[in-house]
Amino acid sequence: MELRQLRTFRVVAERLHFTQAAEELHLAQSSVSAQIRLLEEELGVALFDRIGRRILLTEAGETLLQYARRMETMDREIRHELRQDEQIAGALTIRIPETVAAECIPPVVERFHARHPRATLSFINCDDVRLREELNTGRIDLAFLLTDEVALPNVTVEPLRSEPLMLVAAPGHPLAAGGAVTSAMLQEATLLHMRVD
Amino acid sequence: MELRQLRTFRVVAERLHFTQAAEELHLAQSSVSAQIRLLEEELGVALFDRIGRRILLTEAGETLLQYARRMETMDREIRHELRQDEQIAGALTIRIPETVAAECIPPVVERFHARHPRATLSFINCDDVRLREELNTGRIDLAFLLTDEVALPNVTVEPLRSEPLMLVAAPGHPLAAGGAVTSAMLQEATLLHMRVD
DNA sequence: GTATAAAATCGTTGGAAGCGATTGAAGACA
DNA sequence: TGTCTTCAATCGCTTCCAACGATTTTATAC
Repeated sequence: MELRQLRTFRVVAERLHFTQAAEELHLAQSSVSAQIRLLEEELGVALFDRIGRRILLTEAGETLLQYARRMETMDREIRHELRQDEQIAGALTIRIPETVAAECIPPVVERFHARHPRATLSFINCDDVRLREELNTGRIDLAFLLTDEVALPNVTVEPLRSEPLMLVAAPGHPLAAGGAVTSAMLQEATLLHMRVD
Repeated sequence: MELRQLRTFRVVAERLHFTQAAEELHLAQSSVSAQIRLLEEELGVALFDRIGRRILLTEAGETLLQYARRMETMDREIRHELRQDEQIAGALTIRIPETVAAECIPPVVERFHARHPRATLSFINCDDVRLREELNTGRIDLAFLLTDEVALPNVTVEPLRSEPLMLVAAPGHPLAAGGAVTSAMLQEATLLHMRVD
């Protein structure tokens, strides 16, 4: 006895018509007959009374129909429940510079939540230098950094993309006068910039 | 997904060992692997975590195990319940001459009851001539007759066997004197005999 | 008696399920 | 560190079963 046979039996039992059942199941009528015959042989019981060219459920058929429906319901339940199990669930804690977060995070969060509704994301500003310890202890799961390069043992680092570094000054500022800006000139200026640990 | 696959999965899940499960199921280990792989592909979910050469149930696997057990239980229930359904149940009412009943019925009833415990038999003495009406109205289901022949419309009649007709007399009776007995002699005698309608 | 409808049956074929052998990977242990 | 053992995955092969189309059988309608 297999679920395939029970499904076929259920359709035949509901329609009381082999040919129509075969159409609904996209099978040949002979295949439906064969499945029912094997089922009856295995269970050692007639499931249908063949009255002329009409068929009727036997008492055993009625009993089996109840079970067949329960089996099919359970089959659907399994698939539904497993679909929840396969959903990614849990919490991710992520360090990310606020300036990057402000620009990139909202659309990413939206798509992530749409795909994994049972997972939650937490963001923390990236002002802590003890990244490796935080990653290894599990306090954070992931970090985005604005930096040249990072080499940390036991931490996987992957460059995502490059960003141009721009010098921006007020119109009246001496550095805005035009001409090349040397690193010596920058040393004397007051700079507003991201700290890179 | 078929019951065969669920049974295989259940055994693997309980033993957490493909090779041992294959032995229990009388299958080759490769067949067990194939069944589990197909099940995982169809459900779109990993059922086991392969940690080195150990296997563990995933969350989805735990869920499926519950269902697999319920399915197998239901399978057993079906077969058990159908075994009751296939038993012949009901009541048979039978007319039979008392003399025949006394000789033949006890062993027949014993065997019949052993084979069909849920069916009951009732016997009525065969002194009613309205057999056909009784059969057609369902008052009786079956009748045994001691007679030459019966021709009743809508009633199936089947000869079972022939019985010799014996003349028995007391030792001092005139008919016991010896010599041939003619029908004329019988007409004058007082006979104790079964009435044949 | 003829036509029609429906299930049963038969012979054929493609695909799936099982098998044995091999590979690959991970522990166990010297 | 290297070897051995264990176990699941994989591969190629074979067998068998399930589906199919065609035909037969049976019963009902006309």
